[in-house]
Amino acid sequence: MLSRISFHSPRGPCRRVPLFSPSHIMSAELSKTYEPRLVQPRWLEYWLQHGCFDAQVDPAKKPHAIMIPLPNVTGALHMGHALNGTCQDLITRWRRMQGFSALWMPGTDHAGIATQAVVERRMLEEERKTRHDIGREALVRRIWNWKDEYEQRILNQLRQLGASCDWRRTRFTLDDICSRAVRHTFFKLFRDRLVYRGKRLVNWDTYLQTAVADDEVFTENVKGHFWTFTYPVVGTDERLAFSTTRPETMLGDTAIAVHPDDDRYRHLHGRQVQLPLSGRTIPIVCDAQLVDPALGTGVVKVTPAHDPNDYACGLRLGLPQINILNPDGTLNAQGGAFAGLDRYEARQRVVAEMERLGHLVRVEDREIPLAHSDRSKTPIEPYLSDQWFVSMDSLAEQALQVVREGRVKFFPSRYTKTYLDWLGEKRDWCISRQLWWGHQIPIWYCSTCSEADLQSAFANQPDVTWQRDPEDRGWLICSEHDLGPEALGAGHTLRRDEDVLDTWFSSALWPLATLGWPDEGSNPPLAGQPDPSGAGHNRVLEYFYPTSVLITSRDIITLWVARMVIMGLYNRGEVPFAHVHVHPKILDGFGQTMSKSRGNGVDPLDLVDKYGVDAVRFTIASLAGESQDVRLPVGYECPHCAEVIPQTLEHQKAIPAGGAKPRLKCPKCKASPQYSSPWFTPDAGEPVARVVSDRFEYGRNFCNKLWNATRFAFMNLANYTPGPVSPEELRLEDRWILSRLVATARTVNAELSDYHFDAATRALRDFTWNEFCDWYVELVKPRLRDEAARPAAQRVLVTVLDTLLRLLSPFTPFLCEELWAKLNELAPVRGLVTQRPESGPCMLAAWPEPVSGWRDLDLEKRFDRLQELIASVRNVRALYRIDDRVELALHIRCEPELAGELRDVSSQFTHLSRAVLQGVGLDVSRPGTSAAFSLGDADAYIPLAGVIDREAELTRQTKEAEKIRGFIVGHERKLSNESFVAKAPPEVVEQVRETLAGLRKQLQGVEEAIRQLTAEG
RNA sequence: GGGCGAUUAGCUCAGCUGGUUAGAGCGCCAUGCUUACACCGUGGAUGUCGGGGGUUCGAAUCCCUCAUCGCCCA
Repeated sequence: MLSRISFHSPRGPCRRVPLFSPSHIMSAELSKTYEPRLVQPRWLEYWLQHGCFDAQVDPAKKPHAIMIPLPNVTGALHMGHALNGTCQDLITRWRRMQGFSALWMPGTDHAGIATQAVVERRMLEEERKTRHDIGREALVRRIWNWKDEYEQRILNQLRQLGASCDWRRTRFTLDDICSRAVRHTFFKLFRDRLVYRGKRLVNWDTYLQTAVADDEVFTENVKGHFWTFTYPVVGTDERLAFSTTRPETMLGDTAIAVHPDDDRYRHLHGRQVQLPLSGRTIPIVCDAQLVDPALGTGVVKVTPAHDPNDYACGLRLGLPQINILNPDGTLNAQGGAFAGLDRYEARQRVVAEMERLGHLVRVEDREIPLAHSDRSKTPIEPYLSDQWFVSMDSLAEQALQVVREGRVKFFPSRYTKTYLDWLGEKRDWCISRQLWWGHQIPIWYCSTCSEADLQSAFANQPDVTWQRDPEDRGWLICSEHDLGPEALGAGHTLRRDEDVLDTWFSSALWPLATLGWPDEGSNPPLAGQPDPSGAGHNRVLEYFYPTSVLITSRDIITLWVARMVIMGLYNRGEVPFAHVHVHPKILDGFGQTMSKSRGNGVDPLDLVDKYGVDAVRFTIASLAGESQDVRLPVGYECPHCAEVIPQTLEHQKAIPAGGAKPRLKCPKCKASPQYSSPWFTPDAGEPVARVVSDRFEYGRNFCNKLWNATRFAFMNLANYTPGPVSPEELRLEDRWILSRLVATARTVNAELSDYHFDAATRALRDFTWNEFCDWYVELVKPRLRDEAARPAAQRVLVTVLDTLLRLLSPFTPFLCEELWAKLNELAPVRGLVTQRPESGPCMLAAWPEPVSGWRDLDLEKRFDRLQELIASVRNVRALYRIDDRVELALHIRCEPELAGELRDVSSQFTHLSRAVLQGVGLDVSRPGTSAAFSLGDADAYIPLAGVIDREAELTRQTKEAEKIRGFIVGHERKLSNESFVAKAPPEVVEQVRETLAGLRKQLQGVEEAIRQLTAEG
């Protein structure tokens, strides 16, 4: 197995080294437990100062790029972001060590409506002011201040988490670079007639007075009423009864609909009804889609301007649209007598009037699903208004195609369907928002000029273009640079569209804009300074685009991922990324999505403070598999007595609302501290109950374990010398740990390639804890005390540590860096195959390439048996409560070949289970009054005269025999099943036979022990 | 209404293309401060794999169905 490796030392055999230990020095250097807070700031500063995160265009390397799913500046990051960031950092650090030029691009999103809403809400709460009180300029200034604060906070959170972003390239969606991309894209779309302006029914937020997208709306059941009214049919005595939950919309009715096949109303087809409130007459129309004859009266009032279904019906039948609302939710002139009233006030008055006129049939209480704006939490009104749209037909088609062809791949693959289904609808994208914070739409209106005026003014400006308003209200002028009101001369006034673009419009350009697109002639700036190294090209864009993978959460596959693909293809003819990895979502202890708006977000820095970054990262990685959700119950740690108070929904919701900051009640020490919350900052000087969660002890314990194993190794590196190890010097445990190391490295690579962070983490933990610490370190201890055996043991130990630290570096970078630095001091030159000096930081060390010759499955199998034997001895010891200091004797009956092997490792029995191998071979017989166990190919006995409880041993053995018999019966049943033997693969059948044989032998051993125990009695 | 996912030990979760006795961490029980680690060691207990049907020699795993929960889209 080891033949492929050269073990010849260029300098001859290593000389023996005198025995002295610098362990006192080392133990003074490495504390007994890992103390992250002493380590973290130092390495973060080191990495930043040395530009370890910076990514350069390097033709000698392959590029690897990840664009951060830009966090929005509405609030600080929570654990969901931490998970997202950890995954990206893991991949980035892994690829970087593999030799890629790895770019992780950081930045934040202005999140138009969300940020404006947060600032407005805060202003209202604290100052009782609305945006209209302070005006556009003042509001925008306030929002910028908010942005500055939270952008810093967010970027700092990421930095503290060890995110290895190229911070010089940090972008913000409203900065100049991103704005340029937005302008250019809008201009192109306009020129290509892929954006258009039109009247559409939108979700209107009357509080914020803006349209909101479908995905910014949530539905909630509220208590409401279900009224039934009648309209008189013109020219008859009949009245048509219908029901509604929104009576005020009757003012905007333009038809009343029945099902074409409904015999009850067939005679009324073509007739009219008169609206009692306004006197208008409207037609009775037939619509099979809108009307379900089985529901209610089978009659539906149609209000195209205020209901999506009615709107669709109106379009089908060519009905007029009557808008009855003002933007603030009051009724406009169409409301007649009700004009100026708020819609809810109007509703009451309309009902009263209808009742007075004798048209109210009945009213029922009912739970009504009502759409609410996610931004203002107020009910949405469907509202007809002028909006800008992106025409999705051809754009979506291309974006569908690249996914169907596999040019963009989803991990896990099931999310492909989400993407394809949504995009397949090709619904036009409403991109205008009636907000003050965002990219103002680069459109100017002029209703007085002629095309000749436009031509003469803009003929030499290729970045200005114009079209006729489809509703013929003048000219629409699009420009990449700002136009003044008098750009057309004094005779005409240009008026700029006041609306801003949907946030996702700029987000869609993120992969391009961050790399400097549309500037193809120079590299994007670095840290605000021009980067002339492109020499006439944008080499950064050319090198890193398309990017490698997008790592994100499932809820924005449609909103963001699809739109990035569309824009990437449209602007550059190339997909923005090859892979999309969708990671799980972090839910709180109640199963709710962690979100900035819900207030259940846990600040990762709280947890970092308690457990350390590496522990948080490691734990998070262990949670990131292919599943959908991860539940994270948390508590608050009382700052006075450290009692953990589980988080309740009340804690999440509590806001100061201008009053006192909320407090906890500690059940143990009765203190009432303020606590960590996304809604408020605890008062200065107050002891704060930070968020804790025992799940992170998983990572903390792991870090401590690695720390201590390494610490142990360091304490035993006295007089370490580098050099090759001859095959003869490699012991069983060396070969075993090297074999396992190779297996682990392979697993980590494979799992990371599939974005299975949990599996990669598990492999590393299992190796580190259950193999390296529990077995290898224990087995190697005696050799480290033995002068002759020490050098080889040290070299293997150092090699394993070296590789392990590299493998773990992407997961627990701070810890590994610290240990790596110490390792570089103590064993600067290392390696079993070739000896190389190491000096740089661990995070830039080469990713381990496993030596495949080290893998030895047969040896691993033999080692398994050794472990099993030792475990069995320990079991006996525990069962009889035999003190660890008491030495046991071990007799093993087995074939000579195995006997030889066992003799070779006999010292390990002594060491690991304090059992001395006294006899081994075919001629071993069971000593009297002994405990016994069987491993199939070996029966082992431990004489326990004076200790053994015959009855207890008999009970144990009888139980054991029963268990084995159960398995035997199961296997026999299988083998006696003819179809199994005939149909199952031969190797499976053979496997069952072998196992059965083993079980039978084992049973024999146990039965023999029982017989003897019985005889002894 | 359509789609996706979940339901495995007290808790939080692994279990790939079906194949011996279903695992981990925490928690629990017992025990041990043996100079790497009590953020630890050693040993132990704990599951009709949501219910029901089917396919198969064989199902936690595949199919159908029901229930409960979550999310997305209408």
